Amino acid sequence: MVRLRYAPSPTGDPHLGNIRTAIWSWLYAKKMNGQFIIRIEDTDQARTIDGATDRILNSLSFLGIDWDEGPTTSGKYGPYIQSKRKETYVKYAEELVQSDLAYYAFETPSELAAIREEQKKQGLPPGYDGRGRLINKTQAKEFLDKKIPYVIRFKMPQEGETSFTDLIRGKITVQNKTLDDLIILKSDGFPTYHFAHIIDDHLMEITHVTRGDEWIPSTPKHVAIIAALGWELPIYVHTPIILGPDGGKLSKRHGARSVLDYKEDGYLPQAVMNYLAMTGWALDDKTNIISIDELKKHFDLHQLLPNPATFDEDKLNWLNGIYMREMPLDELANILQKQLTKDLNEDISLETLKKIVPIIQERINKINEITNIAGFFFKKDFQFTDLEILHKNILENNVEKTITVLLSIIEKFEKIDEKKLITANVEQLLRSNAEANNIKPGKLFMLLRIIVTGQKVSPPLFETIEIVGKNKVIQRLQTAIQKLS
RNA sequence: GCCCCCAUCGUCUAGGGGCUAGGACGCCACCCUCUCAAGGUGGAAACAGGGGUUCAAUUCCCCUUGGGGGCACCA
Repeated sequence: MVRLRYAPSPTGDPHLGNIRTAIWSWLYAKKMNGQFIIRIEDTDQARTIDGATDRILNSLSFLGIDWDEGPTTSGKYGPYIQSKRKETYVKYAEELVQSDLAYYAFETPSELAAIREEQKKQGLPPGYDGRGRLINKTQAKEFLDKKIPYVIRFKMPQEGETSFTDLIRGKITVQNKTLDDLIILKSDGFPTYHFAHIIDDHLMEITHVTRGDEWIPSTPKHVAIIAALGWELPIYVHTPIILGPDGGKLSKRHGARSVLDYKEDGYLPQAVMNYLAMTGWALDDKTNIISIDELKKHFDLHQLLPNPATFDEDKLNWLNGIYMREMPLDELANILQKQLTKDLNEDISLETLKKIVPIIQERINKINEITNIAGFFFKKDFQFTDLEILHKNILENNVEKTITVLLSIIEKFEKIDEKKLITANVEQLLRSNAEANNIKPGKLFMLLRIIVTGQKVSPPLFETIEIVGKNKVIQRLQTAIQKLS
């Protein structure tokens, strides 16, 4: 059975590239009827942020990703938080020292910095020069007894080459002489990422190591350590990064960045999942829209593309709009009600909203656009925020005539029964009014649109008038006349 | 500096030794139309360059160029 894991560090919110790897891993586990595990990699206590784990888990939940084992779940391979597994790493590190595959080293960070400085000056690649290998066991024991801080370094092979297979790139080979003796246990007793993930992935029986492709250069070191431990290599899947529109790293500069930001910005989880799953992977030559169920059926790690992709917000927006339009009216109404309540701080009638949804569904791409599109339906203290557009759109540039026409419309509206003020009647009434006054219907509609909605862009006018209702419409017409006088 | 990875329309991609190089987003035009959308129809738009291999290369190999990443007691 395949077992894949998502192993984030609790140092911040997951961003798109990072979560895409999680999505792919999860989808593949689902497809293969395998298991998906969450492991928190918090071996750097200094960088660990309070609450980050919760936010990571929330990001996953938002997308509908579940897990078989993880920090909030029990499982026979736990604990799933690395800081709770310290002794395990120490044990394996000490064993490697015992078998002479690793050694204690006593350089201080500043000494190491000096070594690198010197190498840089000489145009050499920076890296540990292996001087700790020269310290014999007795000396080492002496230092240890004196409580001199130490790290444990792994003895990298110095000759030959190391190869491994990356699932989406094939065989990758490096010369061992480019590998230096890396630290596996830090002086604070915590393991480094390089060591901890190897131990955990083995103990947790992870079959596919999925991670960002920035790890490719250090994978040969991991391979060497795994060989020293006598363990089997996992299948490596190094996923490319997602670039910002400027070709650089995706960052705050490019708008929302973390998954939670996208949630906040009104994106639907299906859309984010669809977009992310299909950037770097394609089902065939024509599929652009795909459900989560279909993804679970068809997604395959073997088809991943090796090249980095550029984030395309337009396409995400388009996809989100597709899903917004596909959503059942009631479901959409519920979601929009929450957004409006939050934005307007008013009681939003679900009944009214259900009438509005059909006429705005094709006009909305993101949940949080609803307030701009339809907020005017609910604002109690309706004002013309922009008097200028009212003045600019009066009929035939003639205030008096405009007022006369508006008064005649008020008169007609007043005579009509509220129940009869429905779309078809409103349209008929307004069209004949325009004809009677010899004005272009379009001009009249635009003026009324501004008066009723306060906006130049709005949902269809007649439906809008019906939903806003007789009294409010008349009120707004009167306000407009006042403002024009 | 050394090492590694990547390269099809602006973007996401399909394809792969012989194709009019396909789809989608975005863009443009037209249709629909009370604004804006949505929808429909059509259009412009790509195999980075140079060498090989081959009857044939965009596809395979090499180099160049360009882009990205790594070389921490961070992950």
